Amino acid sequence: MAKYQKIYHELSTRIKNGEIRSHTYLPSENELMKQYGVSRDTVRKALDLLLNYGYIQKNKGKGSLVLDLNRISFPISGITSFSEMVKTMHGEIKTIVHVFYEQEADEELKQQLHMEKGKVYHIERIRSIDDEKVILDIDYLNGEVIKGLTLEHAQNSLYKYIENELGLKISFARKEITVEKASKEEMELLDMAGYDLLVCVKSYTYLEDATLFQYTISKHRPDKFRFVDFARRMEL
Amino acid sequence: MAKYQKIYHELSTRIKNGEIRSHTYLPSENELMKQYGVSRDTVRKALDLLLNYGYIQKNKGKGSLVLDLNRISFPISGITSFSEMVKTMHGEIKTIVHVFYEQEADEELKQQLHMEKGKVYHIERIRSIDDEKVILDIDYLNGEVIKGLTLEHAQNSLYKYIENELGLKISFARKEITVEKASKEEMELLDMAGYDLLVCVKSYTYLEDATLFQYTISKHRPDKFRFVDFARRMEL
DNA sequence: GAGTGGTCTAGACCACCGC
DNA sequence: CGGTGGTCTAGACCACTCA
Repeated sequence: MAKYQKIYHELSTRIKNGEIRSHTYLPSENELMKQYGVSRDTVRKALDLLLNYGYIQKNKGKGSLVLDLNRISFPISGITSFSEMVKTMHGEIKTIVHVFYEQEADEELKQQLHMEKGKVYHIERIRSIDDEKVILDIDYLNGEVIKGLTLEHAQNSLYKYIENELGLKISFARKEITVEKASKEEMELLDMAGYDLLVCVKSYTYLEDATLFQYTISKHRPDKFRFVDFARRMEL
Repeated sequence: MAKYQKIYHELSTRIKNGEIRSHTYLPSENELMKQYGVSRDTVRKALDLLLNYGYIQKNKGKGSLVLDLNRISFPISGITSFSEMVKTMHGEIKTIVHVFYEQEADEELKQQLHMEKGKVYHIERIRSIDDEKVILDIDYLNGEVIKGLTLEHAQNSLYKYIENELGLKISFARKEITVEKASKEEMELLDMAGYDLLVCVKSYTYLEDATLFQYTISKHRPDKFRFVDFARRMEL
C-alpha cells in the first residue's frame, strides 16, 4: 500500500473509533509531514481521500475540520451489492438462488451488456431478512469476461469470486434508482406485506479496464429500502 | 479559476460535446503538459477531476480512456435541489409556496439543525410538472445563518439567494432515500394518481465552514422519482 | 525498451484566517 | 504577522503495457 493510503487508513480509522473527535481540527499539513516523515504532497493526498469520503472539511487559513459521522449513519457511499449492504444491517440473512443458467445473449442483453455476441449468465436470487423475502436480485453477467461461474458462487458472493478467484478488479458503477409496480410473479416470489411497488436499483458495473461485465436489477420491498449518500457540491 | 480547473473544464466540455469521442484515449499526461504548457501535477489534477466525475478511466501503461456518458443519462451526481433536477427534465414546472413562516426552533428542529436556540424558517412547496402536483418539498433553514428570507425567494430558488445574494458557499450534503406511506394531508395536497407511497429524500446541507444550515425532506410521487449515481469502488 | 500512469520529494508563491 | 490550506513547478523512481 502506498504511503498516502496508509496515512488515510490510519486517520480514517482513528476518526471512526472516536479517537480523533469530530468538531476538532486535524494537525496541520505541516505538522502531519513531520509526524509521518513524508512530503506535503503525500499528506495532501491522504487528506484528499478523507475529504472525498466525507471525513473532513478543509478551510483555508484554519485547518481540516473533522466532521460528525454519526449525524447520518454509515456507510457514506451507496450500496454496491447485497453482501455489502447487509454488513450495515441487523437480522438473519438468507439467499435463495431462484434462477441460474447460461444463455446466448439476445438482442436486449447484447445492448445492455454492450457485447457483440456470446454467453451470458442469468442469475436471480431472493434475499430474505429474518425469514421475510424482501429483495429480488436479477443479474446478467458477460460470460466472455466472467468464466466458470457456478451455483455455489451465486449462493455466496459473486464479487468475491470475481475479485479473489478470477483476480479481476471492479472499478466503478453507474446506478439508477426508480420505483416500479411489482409484477404478478414478483408479488408471488416475495413477501410483499401489502405493498404493490418495488424500489428498483439498476446498476452497470465495470472492471478496471472499463469493460462492462454486469447488469443488475435489484428490487427491494419499499419499507426495506434505504440509500445513503454523501455529495460535495459539483464545481463548474 | 486555477489552471487545472480550466483544463478540466475544457476537456469535460469537449467530451460532452462529442468532440473527444468515448472509447478513445486522451493524449498522455506528457502530451497534455506540452499542449497546455503546465507541469505534470497540474495535468494530473485536471485528470483527477475527470476521473471523479466519471468522464474517464485511467489504466496503467495505457492511458486515460474516455467513458461513454450516454450509457445512462446525466447528471452523474445525485439530486441536490429541485431547480437542478428540473434542468434535466422536460415539461412545464410550477412552484406553489404552501407554507412559509419563521418560528422558534422546537426540540426536534434544534436537534435536526444542530442548533442551541433561535429562529427557523419553515417552508413547504408543492412542485408541479405539467400541472400535476407530484412533489412536496419541506425545508427547515437555520434562521441565524440564513437571514432575510422572503416568500419571493421561496418562490424562486433558495440556493440562488443563499449563494448569490448572501454570498455563502454550499459545500456538501448528506442524503438519505427511503419510501414511506403518504399521510392523509399529503394525499390531498398532491395528485397521487392512485399511489399511496412517497419517495422521501432527506438531506442535510452544509456550508463551507461545515455549519449545517438546512434540513430538507423532498417527497416524490413514486413514478416521478429517479436518482442517478456514479460511484467508484471504495478502497480499503 | 519506450511510453504510460502511480507515487514521492523539495521548494516556491499565493490567499485566507486569527491575533 | 505567522500559520493555514491552495496551487504550481521540476525532477525522480516505480510498475505496468505493448510491440
